[in-house]
Amino acid sequence: MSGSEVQKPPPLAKALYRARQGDSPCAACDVRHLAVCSALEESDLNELEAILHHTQLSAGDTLFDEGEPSTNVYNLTTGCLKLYKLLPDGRRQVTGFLFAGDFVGLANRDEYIYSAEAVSAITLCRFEKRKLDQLMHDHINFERRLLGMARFELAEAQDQILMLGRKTAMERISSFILMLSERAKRRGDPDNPVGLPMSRNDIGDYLGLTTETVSRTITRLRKSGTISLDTDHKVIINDREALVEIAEGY
Amino acid sequence: MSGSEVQKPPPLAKALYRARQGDSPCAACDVRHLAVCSALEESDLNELEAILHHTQLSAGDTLFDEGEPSTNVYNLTTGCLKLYKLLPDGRRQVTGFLFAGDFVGLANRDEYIYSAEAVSAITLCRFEKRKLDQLMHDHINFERRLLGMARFELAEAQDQILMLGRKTAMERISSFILMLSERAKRRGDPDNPVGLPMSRNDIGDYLGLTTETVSRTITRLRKSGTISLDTDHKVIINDREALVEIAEGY
DNA sequence: CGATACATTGAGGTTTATCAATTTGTGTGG
DNA sequence: CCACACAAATTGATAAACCTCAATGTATCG
Repeated sequence: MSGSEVQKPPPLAKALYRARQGDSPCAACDVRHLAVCSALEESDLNELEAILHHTQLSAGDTLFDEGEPSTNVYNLTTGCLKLYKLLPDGRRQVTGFLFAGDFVGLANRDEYIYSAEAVSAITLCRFEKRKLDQLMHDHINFERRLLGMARFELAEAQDQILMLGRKTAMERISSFILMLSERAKRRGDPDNPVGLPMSRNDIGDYLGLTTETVSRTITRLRKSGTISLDTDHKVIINDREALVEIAEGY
Repeated sequence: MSGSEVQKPPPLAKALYRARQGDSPCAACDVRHLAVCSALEESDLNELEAILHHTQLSAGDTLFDEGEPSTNVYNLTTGCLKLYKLLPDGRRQVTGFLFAGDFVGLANRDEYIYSAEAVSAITLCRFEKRKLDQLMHDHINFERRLLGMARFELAEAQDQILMLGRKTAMERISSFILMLSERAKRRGDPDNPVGLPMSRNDIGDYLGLTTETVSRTITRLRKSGTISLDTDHKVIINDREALVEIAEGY
């Protein structure tokens, strides 16, 4: 369907860019155009910075657990974070994977309604909800931006529901690879060798399948030539058209 | 878990209430406290009324189809509406059932991302999106209300995703009955003999099951005494505790 | 380089889907 | 109000997709 690869600026350019920006870390943020922060004018960024704390976690670390009071919201700036819910007997449903630029907390009420765990090493901006609410109050664009994000996520949720309710294992895996590819592109990462930072088990818990079914299905896609594996966590899409057809149920 | 039954005002009281309200239909609207309209002051209601059109549909009528330009949004005031998406081979996923007070269109982009069809006879308030956006611009509370609704729906979508990804047929049916009961209560309808206006087929397409599995599962719940059927479309919950335990996966 | 977690592959079982028949419910016209 | 026709729901028998349990292979990280 596409094929053009938008590359992230290489480290050197990035450093120069940052250096040029003066003393506001937010102004130099790589993902500002993707994040909630894009709703604010350059001149209002200091207000945001005043209430923001940078945080980092290693792969496997827990950010918060379902049921905890949701005092903070976050904006992911690097890495991959997974959100999940558990049933009492241990069955797990991963409800989403988040990447750079994604906002964590829109769906949460007074308590977190899911747990969040780092898939890879991650960095995030943490905001106290209380303070952010206050700031939001004075910046209508910020609220508009959040409404826009919520509506977007709602539309994505519909697709996930269709997938879980009616798609076969083959269709789910194909949809998943394409989704990751499209999201990578959207945030300026390469969209063809597409990274799958999460484990097969995590993929299964996201797609409502077992690890084994995920593995077998990827093998089938590989043997058919539609995709190749560079490593277990890097997929080469050989025939995007075919993948789209499978994903959409033709 | 609960049991108290909040009854709708009977028709006579309703008529008197309406008569008392003067010349603003919105001010007398039964579901105003549930709908988006609750975001507006009494004094601003005329603005809303100026851009609103009342509509009604019979059971089975289509409100809009996936892919159409989404020029309107709606607020459902009576009856039940279903939203669904189709795969090319005809597999269908019902992504939601809407009742009085529910808003249609939050998730939609420039084109409707799902089709909408009346389950029962329905009445709705139609708004031209363009005009509503304009009005919204002047009424920050309206936007806040929409953001609140979107966040609420996002949280509900998480539960639906958990259900479709990880719950058994038995757990899905139990969750579904409880959800309908809770929503009925929330809008002031009886929460115990709980109405199921939709067909078994629709339920199946919502829960990612077939008609037959829905039917068999309801039969099992009936034979175990947990529920009874008044008619096919009215369920009596005999043991709510048990139903909750099943629904939550114990 | 070895230990450990992760991924793949295989054999067999379970749940739910599919196909088919029957019963029940609903709405319409006589 | 009843009889009929049609749609919806139920029930049964069989099949398929995916899960479970188990073994083997392969990255990854001290």
